[in-house]
Amino acid sequence: MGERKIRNMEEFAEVSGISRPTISKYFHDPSSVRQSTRGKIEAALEEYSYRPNFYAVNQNRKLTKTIGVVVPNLADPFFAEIARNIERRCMDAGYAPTLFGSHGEPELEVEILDNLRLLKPAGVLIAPLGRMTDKKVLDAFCRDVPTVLFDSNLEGLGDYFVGSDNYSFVAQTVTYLCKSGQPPCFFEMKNPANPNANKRRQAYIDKMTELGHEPQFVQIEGEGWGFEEIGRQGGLWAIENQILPGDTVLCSNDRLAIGLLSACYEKGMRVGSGAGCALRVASHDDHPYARFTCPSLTTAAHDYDSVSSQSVEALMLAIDSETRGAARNEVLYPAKLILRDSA
Amino acid sequence: MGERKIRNMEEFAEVSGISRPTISKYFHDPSSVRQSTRGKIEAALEEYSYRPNFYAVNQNRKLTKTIGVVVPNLADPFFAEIARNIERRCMDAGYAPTLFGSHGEPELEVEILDNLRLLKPAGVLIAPLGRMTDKKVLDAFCRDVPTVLFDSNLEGLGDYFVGSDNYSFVAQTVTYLCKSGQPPCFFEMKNPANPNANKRRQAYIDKMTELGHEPQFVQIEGEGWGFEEIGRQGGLWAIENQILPGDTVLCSNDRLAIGLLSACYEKGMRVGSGAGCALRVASHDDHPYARFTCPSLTTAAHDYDSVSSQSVEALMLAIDSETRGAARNEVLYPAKLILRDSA
DNA sequence: TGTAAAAGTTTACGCGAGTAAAAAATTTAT
DNA sequence: ATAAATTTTTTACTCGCGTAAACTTTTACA
Repeated sequence: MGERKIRNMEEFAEVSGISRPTISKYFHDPSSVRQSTRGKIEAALEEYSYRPNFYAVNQNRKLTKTIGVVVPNLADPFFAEIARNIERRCMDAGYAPTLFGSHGEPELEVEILDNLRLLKPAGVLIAPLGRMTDKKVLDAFCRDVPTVLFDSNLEGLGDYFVGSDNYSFVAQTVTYLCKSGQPPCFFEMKNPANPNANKRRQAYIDKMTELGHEPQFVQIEGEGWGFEEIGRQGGLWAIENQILPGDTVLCSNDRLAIGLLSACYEKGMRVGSGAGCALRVASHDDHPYARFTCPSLTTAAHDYDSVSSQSVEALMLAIDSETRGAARNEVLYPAKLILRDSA
Repeated sequence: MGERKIRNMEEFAEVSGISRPTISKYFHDPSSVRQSTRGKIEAALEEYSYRPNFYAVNQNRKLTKTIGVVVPNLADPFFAEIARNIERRCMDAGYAPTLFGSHGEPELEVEILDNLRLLKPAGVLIAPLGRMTDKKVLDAFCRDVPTVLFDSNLEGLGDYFVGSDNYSFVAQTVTYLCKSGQPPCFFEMKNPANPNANKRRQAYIDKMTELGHEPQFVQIEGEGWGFEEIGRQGGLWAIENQILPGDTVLCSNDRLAIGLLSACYEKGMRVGSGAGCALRVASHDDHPYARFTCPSLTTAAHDYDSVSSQSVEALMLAIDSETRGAARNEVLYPAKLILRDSA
């Protein structure tokens, strides 16, 4: 059995005794052919193990079952994690996800979109680079292809935005920190590439004001995506120059916090809320490594599950909808405060 | 200018005033057409911005410029980092890399190889899952496509293996630890999925014996790719039950060490080589986060640059070679000991 | 200026499929 | 059993491009 190697649908049609158009129909939707026919095809399928050429199919079908997934940085475990989650959900929904990472480079992001067009995807899920994103290109893309933005909200682009409610993130951490000790200063990059960072800054100001405290910032230098190193250098600088205004620091995101914690350790500053601790540190994102920092990091967690499932569901709606572009929907998920040892 | 939208090579041939076969030739190799012709094409190119359909090209060309890159786990910063490095080098060599991650799942790895065949890649760089890899499938693939294995060495598979010399890794860390203090015990998973782990264990035994010490193991439970959590649980267990034989621990890899360090911190065990430290910890890989652990991790670093550049170069050789399959070459790079604060 | 070599054009077919229309076969209903 | 409805087969065209063969034009060199 299975002697002959099947090279294309034509050959498979021969060995299964069914005509090629019917085979084609079967692969499009197995239930669209008669039971007896389906039986024959599936019998032959077991014997010869043929699969239609994915790329040839895409070339001709008007609507494919491909879904593009684009994230700004695959080396960031946060995105790797959420991308994997989304991939799985797409597969469960009967689609074939293809993953791309733009490595923090705007030109690459544009090229990915170009290539994605060729795949004629049913839809695309993209977490844009943010400030660096070529908005004109992305906008043009979104007009042509059903697109859901996640993580980074670029105003007006895409059919949906699904992400986390930055206000909820910051409100929870700030409230907790203020209740349990000194109000926090805000530790962040001077020129963040990600729009979430700006929203978190504003949320911090609002919440602090609301609680009757004066917002205070520690803004550190640094460009690019090496947030841990930036946080570490900024932390060393802040400690050496005694910039930190109080004993409590709220980092804009966990990767900066990871760097800050390593700086604290190196400088012999004990972090935590217990006796003998010099500093409390909290942050946002619940990065996969946040539980392994020393001390483990108190942070506001994304609702990974909801964001990924809702992103995919929103994309399905965008795909099915005929009236694309009518209105743009935003779905925001609140954070869940994760209390660990750092604050 | 650029009013009309170019849909295919036919249309671009019209607007540029050159025949389609010549256009095709141009995109295959711009220097293969006459200067004056090239000028016309490139003039039209600026005005209309056309690019051949990547997938349609692959369907027809016998030898494409595509290179497949497959890693076991994109969520692991180590692989994300090396994959990015390799991608860049491929692009510099004039190829178009496509990245896949098998998420630690053997079935997915097989599917990736299937899909990769359809792309008719000039060659493939793969870091296999290891023990879980379907070797028959991979072997069959390697026969059909020039393939370089990296990171995990599966004996006999592929045209080349480029990786790190596990013996060098372990020899350096063991030697250093023995010279500077107590000989280390070896902290590892009981059933590692990665072949490097087994080689490191053997190298540990050999080196310890050579130095006149008795090898001692701390083997922890755990399955899958969540090494940090496995290391953490194993660490807690070892500390609580006082399993650790001495004051020095050598971890099989950095991700386990990250978990172990977090366990030590939680248990109040001070790690480092200075006074007042209860434990020394060292490891292997120089994971991107190793410098941010508390304390920063002493480890044996891969020669990332050499491994990635040599992998790509080896692939170029395999692609150019007509006598594939004749002999299999292995290239191993020694480690570089990185002394930090943990030991 | 003549002529051979080099480059470009035409024509035609192939890749691995989707899909539409008409004809033929099978199933179901009466 | 016959008509009607459903499926399948045949045939033919499409997608976006590679490529080979035969032919025509341009370039290069004597």
